[in-house]
Amino acid sequence: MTRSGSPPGADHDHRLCVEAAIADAQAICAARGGRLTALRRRVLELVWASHRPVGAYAILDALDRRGGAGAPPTVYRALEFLLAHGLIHRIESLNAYVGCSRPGHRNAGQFLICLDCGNAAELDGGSVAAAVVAEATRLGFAVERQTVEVSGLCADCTVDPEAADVG
Amino acid sequence: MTRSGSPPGADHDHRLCVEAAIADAQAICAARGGRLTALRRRVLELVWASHRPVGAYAILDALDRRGGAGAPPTVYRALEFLLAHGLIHRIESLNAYVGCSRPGHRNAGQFLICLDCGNAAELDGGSVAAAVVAEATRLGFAVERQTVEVSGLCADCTVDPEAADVG
DNA sequence: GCAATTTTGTTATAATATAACATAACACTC
DNA sequence: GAGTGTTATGTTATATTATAACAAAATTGC
Repeated sequence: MTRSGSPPGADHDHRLCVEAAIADAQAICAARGGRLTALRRRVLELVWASHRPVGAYAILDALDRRGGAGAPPTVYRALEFLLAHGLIHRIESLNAYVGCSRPGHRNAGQFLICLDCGNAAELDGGSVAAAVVAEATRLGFAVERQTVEVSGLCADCTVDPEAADVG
Repeated sequence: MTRSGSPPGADHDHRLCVEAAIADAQAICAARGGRLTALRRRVLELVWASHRPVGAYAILDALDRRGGAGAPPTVYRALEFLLAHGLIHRIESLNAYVGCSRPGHRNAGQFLICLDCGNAAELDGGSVAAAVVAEATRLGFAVERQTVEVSGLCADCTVDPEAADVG
């Protein structure tokens, strides 16, 4: 995921993604009085280890290997904090978590999830959200939250299904 | 849920919903060579017991009370069959299942889920799906499947939050 | 009726998530 | 900088959702 919100792409320097995510997180926490503790930061880094949504127990295992803490609540609480501050998203259809590519931009949480490489790209265009609100409003429904998860094949994997296992 | 695909409404005769769902299921299974066994039919009826998405284990409990079968795979297999034939949908954000209001119409599975009464109304308008495809295509993404789950307050619950516990 | 296929039963277990309470770290005041 | 309230983390146990693997039974088609 480049910072622009476009799909990850097979060739980007992923360290920049992680660095930017951490910097954003620090800024947002500082602004809002949240505490980005060492644990929360490590969990955020692990979520950002790739553009593929990652399960809570995979994070837990990774923490363990890095000498981290030991039990599910540790991870779930950190995830809860990161979700609450808009630093990550939960992918409902996968029971997994992915870094928010534009924290602080109040995006609706719409994702294109590639069935081949597993990467999840976050949409930031408003047209889908607008269509949802329009349709809902027509039926007298007041939208609170949208979950839009689209699976299919990303551009990289359509062109060349092998070029995709990007960090 | 009236058969038109509009939201349930607080006052409809829900028996008609169930009867229609069973009739549709019989027709679809007959046409496609699927076997709507007694078990599958009972599970379908239990999913249709209301317009609220229902969990697999709630169905299992209800089956037990009605002298039905005993273990999770029983229910999950029936749900799998019903999903495969488009007779029910899975609501990812709730890990629950709801009857398909228009089986056979290849709708994309878009839902308005009321946070107050819990009812899930299925959208059949194409505007949201079209917006999703347009946005995805712009990014070179080939859409396979959409999950659109919108939570908020339905018309009934916006007007009168008490009038809503409909079957 | 018999063989092939499909469905259901049964047991065990995997994967995801939270409750409840104890301890530790931090932050604020005096 | 000791005391105190608050927030965060550790720990144990358990709830919830889902599937694997194999056995038995029912159904279908001949």
